[in-house]
Amino acid sequence: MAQARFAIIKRYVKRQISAGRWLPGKLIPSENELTRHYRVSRMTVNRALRELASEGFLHRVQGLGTYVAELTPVSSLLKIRDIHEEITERGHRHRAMVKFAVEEPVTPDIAALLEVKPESAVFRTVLVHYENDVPVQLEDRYVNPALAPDLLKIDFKRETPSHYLFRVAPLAEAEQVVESRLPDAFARRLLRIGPHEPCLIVRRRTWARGGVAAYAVLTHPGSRYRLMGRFKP
Amino acid sequence: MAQARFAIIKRYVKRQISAGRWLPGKLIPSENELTRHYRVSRMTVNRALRELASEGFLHRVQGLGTYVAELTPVSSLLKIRDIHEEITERGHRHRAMVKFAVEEPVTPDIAALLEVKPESAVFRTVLVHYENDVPVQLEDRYVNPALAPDLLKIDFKRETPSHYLFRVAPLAEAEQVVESRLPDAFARRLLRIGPHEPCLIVRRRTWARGGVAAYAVLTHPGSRYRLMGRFKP
DNA sequence: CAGTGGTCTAGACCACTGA
DNA sequence: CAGTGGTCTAGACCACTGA
Repeated sequence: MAQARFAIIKRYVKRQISAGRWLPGKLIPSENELTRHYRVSRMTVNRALRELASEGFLHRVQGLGTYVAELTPVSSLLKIRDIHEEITERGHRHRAMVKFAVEEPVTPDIAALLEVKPESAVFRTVLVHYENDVPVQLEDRYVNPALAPDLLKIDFKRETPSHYLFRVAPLAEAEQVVESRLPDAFARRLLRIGPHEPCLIVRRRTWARGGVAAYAVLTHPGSRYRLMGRFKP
Repeated sequence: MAQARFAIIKRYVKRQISAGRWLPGKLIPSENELTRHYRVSRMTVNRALRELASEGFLHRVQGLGTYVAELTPVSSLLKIRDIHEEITERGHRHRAMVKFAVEEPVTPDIAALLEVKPESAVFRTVLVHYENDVPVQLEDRYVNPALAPDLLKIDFKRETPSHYLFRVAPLAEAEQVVESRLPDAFARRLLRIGPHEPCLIVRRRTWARGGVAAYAVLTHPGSRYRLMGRFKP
């Protein structure tokens, strides 16, 4: 079997969504229309759409039709995932906007968190991550230069800081604190949200090669991001 | 439609697995056997088994047959803590206010989450937990009566529902989703917070003895609670 | 009412496995 | 070879929605 017909239809639908041609909430062609267009039986179209619905891409209502699902991203509480992977795995487009990528003198708070000397310099990167052009994460990251000396040479539009760190300083341990807060003016502007939109904030410290590699503050609009984990005690 | 036929077959297979009658690695009856036994068409059996395979319960090999999936170990990274312990461990006073503790007819959403029949009754407990007399958690919990029949006999001022469940139905697995939302009027009143105070909401399903034991929605004022985890990848 | 998705049937052809 | 699962067809009946 070269390619199953239901798989071809699934790929077509996912492509429309990830390319942004079909936006969340859009009513997509009915089973009958797709049946005619692809010259297959309705069961084949039905399987394609049913699977996409169970995978979270579509939302179906009997009597009404099939809609592109609203963004309800789910991330993992347990694993540290690269946001680029996470988004592309959902079949969506990821894009990063680099706000800063600089070397700067460390503040006392950050020096304590990174366990570096108070008079040293650290790398700081501030990026906004977009899912299908909707901002979903503001990443404010401080990196210990000793563990990733070439960080600022990276083109963050092509590789996220997190992915680069995975590569050069394999993760040994992580600690994260999750909380719910209103956004400050800076986050509001970059995430394009209102002053009363609650945000899910993850503060994460990561260890590599015996030292603290990075401290990141990740701010997500509450309506566009949630964390999920499944585990055994 | 009372119950779709493919759903009846799925439930039957899941029950064999969760009851331990079919162990991991076991070859289960073929599509043809199930077709004859349930007097349905092969497509219907196929859908049931295909969905169970995509949900991770089964493993199928063309030409050989369908097997019960091996247990995929999930590393224990996040713990589920009893809030009473958590608060007293910080040296603070814990107190619980019981708002409801009733048996009520299940809604379709909750029936699906607890995997019980749509017409059954479930236990529901709504409590507010206080840390030094400040409300820190609104707990809205639905419990499968089959797994904790005596739940409503407990005095929740002396033992939290969560602690009781640990005791009578040892936790096998858990799944949680964490998000940030504004509170509804009910939560606002019980937690004594304003309409713009973001809340950290944890939705948790727990499994015990092969079934879903409980579904809990835990709402915390963002300013009074946060989640923390430390783990290795 | 016409149109939607939800489900099911009774066949069919196929690739694959092990005997 | 007989038996397995993978896929597909061309119908069917149904519950549901909005006009």
